[in-house]
Amino acid sequence: MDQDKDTTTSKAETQDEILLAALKLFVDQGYFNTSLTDIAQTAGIQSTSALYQYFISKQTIAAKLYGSILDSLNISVDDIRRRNQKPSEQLRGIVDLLFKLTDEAPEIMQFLLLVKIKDILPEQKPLLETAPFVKIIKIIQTGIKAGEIRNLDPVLVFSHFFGIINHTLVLVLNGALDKKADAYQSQTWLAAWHTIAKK
Amino acid sequence: MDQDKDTTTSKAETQDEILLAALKLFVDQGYFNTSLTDIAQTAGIQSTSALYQYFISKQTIAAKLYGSILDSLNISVDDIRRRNQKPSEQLRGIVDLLFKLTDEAPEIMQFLLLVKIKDILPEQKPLLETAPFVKIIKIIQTGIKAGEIRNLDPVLVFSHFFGIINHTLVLVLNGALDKKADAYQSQTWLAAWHTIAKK
DNA sequence: GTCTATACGCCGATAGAC
DNA sequence: GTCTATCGGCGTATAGAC
Repeated sequence: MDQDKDTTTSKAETQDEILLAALKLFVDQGYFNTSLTDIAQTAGIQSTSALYQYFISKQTIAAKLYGSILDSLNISVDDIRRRNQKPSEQLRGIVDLLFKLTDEAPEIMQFLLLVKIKDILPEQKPLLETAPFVKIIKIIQTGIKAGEIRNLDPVLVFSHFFGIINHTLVLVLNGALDKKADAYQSQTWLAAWHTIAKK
Repeated sequence: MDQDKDTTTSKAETQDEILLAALKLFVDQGYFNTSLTDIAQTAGIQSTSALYQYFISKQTIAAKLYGSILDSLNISVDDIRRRNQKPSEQLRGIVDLLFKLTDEAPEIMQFLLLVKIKDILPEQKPLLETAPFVKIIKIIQTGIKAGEIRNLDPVLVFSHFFGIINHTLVLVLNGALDKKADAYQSQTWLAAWHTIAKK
């Protein structure tokens, strides 16, 4: 192994700092309005050259960011599925997570909901085909079979349900809704669930 | 007046061609991935220089585009309000319009729903503060007073209602839902209206 | 491993001929 | 009114000293 112990900041730590700086700037100003100079400065690095020790290009910074966010979302979804049996409970768990993230890590939600990843990384799969979202569609399909959810095209159900959830979170993130996401959670969950639940 | 009759293409017509080309490219590749050269070629103009006869900068092309789309939306909303009395009917008219636009002028809907205008034109008002959207919020407020719509924060009602509508249209525009918008309209309208209607 | 200096390309915008 | 030519600048990325 190349680096067992090290008292100073490790390579992985600086990488994380860079990713954190990039996340902040990308959601703040947009990917194309932020230069590598911006990222270096925000990450506390003097020169853009140092960045190339950690990432081979600006695009790969965005790619790594996108991957990390999807990975951690995926882990959370697995966790929620493991700890809840009924599809309704699993969806509830996911909604809880999204509202919590909106209040506690708004940049992550802004990145997920507002960044046009296709403009930045044209090669990437559409969001709906990534692991966590495939799993969410599966939850919906299970809910339909179990008779908890109305029998429509699962993607349409997804669309109605997360349409309500996401749009509300976007308005919170914009400031168009002025309280914390938490304040709207129960009403929004009820509206979203009611829209797709079989009565 | 400077130009009464003219047999060749008028200035206004070329302007429209440029705007149309820009619209197509912006929603296709993103604003920052399209150069003035791209726009000139798509508009059937040989050189970027000619563009400056019609627009003083790339930004003003985007600004004019944004303004035109909002203007025509605004006119349509006025029309719908004039021709329908009940808030529920007015909302229904707006939903009809949005679904129709998605099938017949998808670029316009992509521009409205998917382009991050703040990254391109930082000075612009947020969408919710523009004329047509202010009017839509007013419709909702009227509906609440009239007892047709549940008594919640009007912006939250807006969010739930158009969350369902817009998210569904976005999935149609992406191809994640594979039929025309028209095929989902009645189900989606019912879901959205049911979410906000007083029972 | 981080700096300075610099190469290189692309793009927006301008000047001026026709 | 549209062309050719060109400027100036920015931003990514590289080379090489320390």
